[in-house]
Amino acid sequence: MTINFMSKMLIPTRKESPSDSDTISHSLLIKGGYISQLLSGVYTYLPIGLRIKNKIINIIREEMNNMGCNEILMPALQPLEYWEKSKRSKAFGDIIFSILDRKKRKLILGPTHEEVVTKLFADTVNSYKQMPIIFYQIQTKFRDEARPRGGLIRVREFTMKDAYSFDIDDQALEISYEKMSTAYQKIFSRCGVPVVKIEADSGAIGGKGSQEFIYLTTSGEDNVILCDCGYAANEEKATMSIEKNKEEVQLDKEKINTKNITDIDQLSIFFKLPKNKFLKSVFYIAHDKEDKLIPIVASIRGDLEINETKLSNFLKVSNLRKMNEKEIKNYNIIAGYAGPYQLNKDIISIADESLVNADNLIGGSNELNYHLKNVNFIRDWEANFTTDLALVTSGSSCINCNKKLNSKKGIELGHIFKLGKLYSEIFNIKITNPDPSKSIPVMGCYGIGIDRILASVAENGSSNNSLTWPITISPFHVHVINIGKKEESKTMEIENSLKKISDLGIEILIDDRDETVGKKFADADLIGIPLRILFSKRNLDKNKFEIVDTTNQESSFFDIKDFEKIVIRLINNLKNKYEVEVIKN
RNA sequence: CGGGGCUUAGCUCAGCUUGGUAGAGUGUCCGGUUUGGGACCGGAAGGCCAGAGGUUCGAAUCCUCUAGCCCCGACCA
Repeated sequence: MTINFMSKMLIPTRKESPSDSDTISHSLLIKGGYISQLLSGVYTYLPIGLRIKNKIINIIREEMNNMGCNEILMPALQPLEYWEKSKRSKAFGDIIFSILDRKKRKLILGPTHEEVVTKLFADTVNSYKQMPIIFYQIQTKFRDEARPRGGLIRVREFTMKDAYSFDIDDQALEISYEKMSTAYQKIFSRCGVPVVKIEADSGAIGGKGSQEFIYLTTSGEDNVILCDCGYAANEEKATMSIEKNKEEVQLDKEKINTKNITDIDQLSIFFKLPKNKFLKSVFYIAHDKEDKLIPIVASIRGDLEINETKLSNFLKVSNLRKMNEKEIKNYNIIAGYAGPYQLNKDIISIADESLVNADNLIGGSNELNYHLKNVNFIRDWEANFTTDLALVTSGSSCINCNKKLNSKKGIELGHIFKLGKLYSEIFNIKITNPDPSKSIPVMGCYGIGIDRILASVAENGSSNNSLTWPITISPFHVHVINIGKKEESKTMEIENSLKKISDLGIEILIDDRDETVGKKFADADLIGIPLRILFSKRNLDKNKFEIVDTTNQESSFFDIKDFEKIVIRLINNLKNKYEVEVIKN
């Protein structure tokens, strides 16, 4: 192992935060000289950033290999045809970077690899004897995100570990899925980042069930719904228990003049009634698979909001948006006074379950300046479909235990999916069974964002001007700082000791620069190595050295003759904190 | 894709309202003094004021367009 000298390394630390950073990890990664921005959402890794990234990759690789996964490397370049075949070119849309080769063939820079891996499987595996099999790769992905943000939190070019399992049936998939889930817990523990595992929406990837591993932080962009009882779900997916309105005797409808009163808040004040006594209607346009526009009215009790992810999943469309003013006019909808009845017949009506048995609600009359009192579902109107469309928010009641739910922000670090036969059917892959029949393999896919782990760990162990990396992914194990002028007589002795521990595999960064001690400490705070070894005249004169554990700021003094023993012991102590401590939830 | 903001020295910013070809701090380089928390003294280099067009005798400054970057929202494995 070589000893690394700061005077020779590119670690461009800065005193001031970059003007264009809002999240603490972004600011610290720039200030500490870990990364450098090239384009919006595209970063260069500088030496210490790259060292951390490589350590995260090594941990992931070890855990994948321990599970018997096969590491492969698929190309970033893919033919667009595959994506047309799986009908995902539309679902992903503008997020795909596409290019033409010299023969004008359409290629894309892969945002993910389900299509390619399915084709690979078809070409290379054909018997049940070869199953189960899991492929994985650590590779650069490209996604032209509409809005990159937060430094490494949302980028357009990033490194991902993606794995794909192929099993003989659903039962076998369960086993692969659970094994992968356990491996993920180990990976996050070893990287020193706390995660919660939550129920998730599977989005454009498709499939029958998925979970995410989330690091909770206000810098995150996913909304996570959590309960003390252990219930945890992505806001997109979360369900809640809704208190039903009391059943009432259904009264006759009545038209009330409500001039200039158009939203639930105002209506609630006007009628002096709680919001759950109103009927809310929201109008959308969905694009179906052939890109035809479908008008939708979604209705829900007035105290609740529509979860648009649930709505678009129910409709099986990837493109859902609110109706614009022009479309509202075209369908003769009277904004502010609309109800989900007596509308243009093209409009598909979907009602939330909260409306079932909610009697005598106040809803729009579809006539300007009037609302209707005592509107009753079934008696007065029916929807084409009734389903759960409600958005869960902080304060909603838990579906399991009825306690109040919390909503928190988080960063999605990993996502695991049960894909089922989705892609194996599209690409028509079959494997031979023990008997003469053939089966369609069942797939799972599993992703981890490596850059996001790095950003999350930076968020986790940070203050305004300092970072502390877990020893397992720290760019070096120890940071050696000389204070004051070198004492010629002792220098040789120290260098010999450093060389010895370095030969044992300990990674050492020495601040050999001719800088003042303040500058050296400030830089060390940003570089974040958890063990700091200090040599100074006043200690050397007593044949002592000082070692600081920056995870708790504890400083201790030891005899130089014990140097190797002490350093190794402290490193091992720190390592033990992170090794294989699987979080259960 | 909608809304907002920004773009002047390597970095963080001032100057723009009221037009007269550019400033600070920090960093860098040189010399010296310092050395347990970004220290001090002296000297130096460093800018096509994002780009294009316009108004003007004259534009960093006023007007128009374009681009880039950031934030909020929409979208999103």
